[in-house]
Amino acid sequence: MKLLVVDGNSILNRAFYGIKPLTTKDGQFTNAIYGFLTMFERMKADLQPDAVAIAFDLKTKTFRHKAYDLYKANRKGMPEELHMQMAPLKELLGYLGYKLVTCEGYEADDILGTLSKVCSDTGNTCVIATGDRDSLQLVNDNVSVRLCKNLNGTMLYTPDVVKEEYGVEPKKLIEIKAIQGDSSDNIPGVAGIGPKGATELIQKYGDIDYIYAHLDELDIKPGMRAKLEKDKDNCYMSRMLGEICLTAPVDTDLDSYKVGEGDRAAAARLMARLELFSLIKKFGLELSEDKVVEQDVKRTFRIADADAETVDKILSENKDLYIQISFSKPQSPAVTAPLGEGASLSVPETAYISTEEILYQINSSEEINRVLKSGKKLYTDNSKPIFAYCDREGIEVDITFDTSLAAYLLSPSSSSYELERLCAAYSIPVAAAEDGADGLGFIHALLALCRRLADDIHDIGNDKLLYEIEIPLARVLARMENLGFEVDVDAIRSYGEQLGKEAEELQQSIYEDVGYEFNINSPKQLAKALFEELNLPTRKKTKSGYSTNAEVLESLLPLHPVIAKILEYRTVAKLKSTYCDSLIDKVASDGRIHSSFNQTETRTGRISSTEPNLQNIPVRTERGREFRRFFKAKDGCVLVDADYSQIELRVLAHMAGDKTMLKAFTDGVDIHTVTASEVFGVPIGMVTPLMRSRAKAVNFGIVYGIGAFSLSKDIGVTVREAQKYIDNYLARFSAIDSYMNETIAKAKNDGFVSTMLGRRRYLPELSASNFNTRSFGERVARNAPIQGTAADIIKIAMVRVDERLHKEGLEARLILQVHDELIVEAPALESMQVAMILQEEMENAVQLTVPLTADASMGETWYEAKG
DNA sequence: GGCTTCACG
DNA sequence: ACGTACGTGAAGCCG
Repeated sequence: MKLLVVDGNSILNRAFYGIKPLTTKDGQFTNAIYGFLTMFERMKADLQPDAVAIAFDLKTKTFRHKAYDLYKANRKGMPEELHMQMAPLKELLGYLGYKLVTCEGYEADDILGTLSKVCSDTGNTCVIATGDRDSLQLVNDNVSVRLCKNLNGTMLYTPDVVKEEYGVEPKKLIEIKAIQGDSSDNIPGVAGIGPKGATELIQKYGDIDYIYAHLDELDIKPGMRAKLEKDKDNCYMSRMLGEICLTAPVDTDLDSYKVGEGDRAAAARLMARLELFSLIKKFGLELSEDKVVEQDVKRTFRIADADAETVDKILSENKDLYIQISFSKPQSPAVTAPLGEGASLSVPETAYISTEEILYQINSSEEINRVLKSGKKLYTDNSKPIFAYCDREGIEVDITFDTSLAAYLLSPSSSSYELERLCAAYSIPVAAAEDGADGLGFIHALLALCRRLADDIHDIGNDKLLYEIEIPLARVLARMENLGFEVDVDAIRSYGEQLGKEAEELQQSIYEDVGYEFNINSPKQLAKALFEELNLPTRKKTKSGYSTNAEVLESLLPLHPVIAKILEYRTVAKLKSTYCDSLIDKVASDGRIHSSFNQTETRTGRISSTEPNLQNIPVRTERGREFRRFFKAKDGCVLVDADYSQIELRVLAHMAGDKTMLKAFTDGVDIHTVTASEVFGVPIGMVTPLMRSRAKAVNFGIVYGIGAFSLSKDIGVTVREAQKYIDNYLARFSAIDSYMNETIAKAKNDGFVSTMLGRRRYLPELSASNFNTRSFGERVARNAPIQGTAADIIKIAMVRVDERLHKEGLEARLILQVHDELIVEAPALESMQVAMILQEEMENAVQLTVPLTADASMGETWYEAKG
């Protein structure tokens, strides 16, 4: 029989330090768990053991170990990020059927030793998996050690391998260590004798007993003899400390270590909660299906095809409907093939309606439409595609609950809000279909999931956010996606050609300057050209070489004429590839770009835009800004664009209640000028443009969680100077200072921060032992409530603007949001009314102690419409 | 698929 | 003493 004995703590350590930080979106660290299981699975597949024992240290130690503790007192304790992974890993290993071995008063090493001894005494084979060379002393003909260096590298130690590497038999390693010591374990050994000397002594004389018994007679140099004499006590103690115990009181019945059944469903659920989805596959596990956890819930449900008659019956009952609809491929117009040319927009293929007992399946689109039109309250897992479809079909639908939006509010840092994963994460029992059909259990669980999420949402005070903001907003976003933004493709194309020519010329000129041709787009090749060929000084390092980013290049500007060309080339190439070529690809046959607006992506509550991202169309440079000329209103329409003025600083003034800041906004004075006046101690009239621009950077810094270093870099002053600005700022705006401190203190206590409307962001980083991680948590604690509140506010405005446009019978429609900016496409005749509506709804979305101001302007194109 | 760079608020 | 601002998405390179 072959027994695999794993040194749990040691492998976990290797995994933790060998793999870069990996966390769930909530901030639960998982890299050590991931690494452990990956290494373990690989080893198991390799060795095919008959039984497995996984040994862990316990915290408590006996007297012998107290002495030991004394000597490893300066070893750093386990960091919190690692410690928090212990419990879930152990739980997981239990679910996978493995036996964990711990032993009061003994370390994992001793367990390895004992079990390996049992194996060799009984003629069985033992393989020890560890990251620690200490165990090599245990190697014999029956016992080998698989030493793990990192995720991929292991090395097998048999007696021959040990002998070859150390020059002695495995057992003698204890003697060598007694003399040599081990600084990492704080085993003193004999001072002044290192590995080479120790090995020689043991090779010659066998063990320290012999050496000390015959110290005077042996042929040892006087210096070494003196050292040995002096540290005799240490040497014997070191041997005691270094010798692994072989008699720990653990279960020695090898059969008891055979891998058990475990609870594979629980393992899969826990892995899902840890977002280690790749491991679920690696271990051959499956999520959901037939994984009933509680005894008293129904284990099975019936699946029924619903015909027209059944649908009648369903609709006639006075019940809410729990519904999931799968749509044909294109879920939004963004990525569809040409509109109206055969390939059409997505249509519902199958709808599932779940009750306590039965999961009805509807395949006819007429019947699905009837359900959607019924006006019944619908509970669903993803409302946006339903809203989008109904918007296109002119169906008025009432969606009451959306599990993805609820789960997002409950935990905005998660990576996925798919129904299947939510059921796993919230431990919703997933029953099996009576007829054995696969894959529908989690749809049937929708009902239970909705109830659970609704309760949780209520408990954290997020009812208003969910029912009055996020769910209504999903409909608004769906409409925006359907509508899209008209663009002038030909104009983009010809601008692209022009940029292409410019890039070409710059490229040739750069080749001439450098002296050879290379790929300028490759940072690696560019670094070689600049720092090796042209011998320009390097400034900053990245993980994979020297940085060539814009900041670095700008600093090199005076040193070589090619630098300006490279910067120019970068700009031109970026504009062409990101904003010409890819944008053209995304134009649908209606001549419009239909971006996707994601509502569950950001950790702060903002929405994001993809395929293409319309929230980062250039504006800061003139050449980039030109792109906005290609975004235009359709014939007979104009674009009405409104943006908030300083929304984040106003939110901050309101939340912190800072008198100086509140007054500035109430008086309508320029905030950066006021800040400059306070920070630099000059009257408003004496503020220079330079002072104002520095003050502006300070204001940004405050919102982001300021640091003097970054501020100094940003505005080009010394760190000392920057620190002075910050100090002045916090002294002059003292309410901001105390607000920030209170926010962090509260966050450390609660584990989360909240926006004005109660949107949460959890911050496990705040309890990290790593300074950088913790500092990051603190900066986020300062920023998230501000950025998030601003996001809440514009979301409210969007829902209300959309509502009013419809209610007032206007044709005008919202087509884009860019965080503090809304764009409406409106018939020219409606433009004034729309501008009024935008301004009103944006300014009155919430009531703050400062006025919220929004400025609207209009034009044919986005370029002209943006004030 | 990770890294670097750069576009936006 | 640490490393150096918040939130995104996309393109291109490279192992």
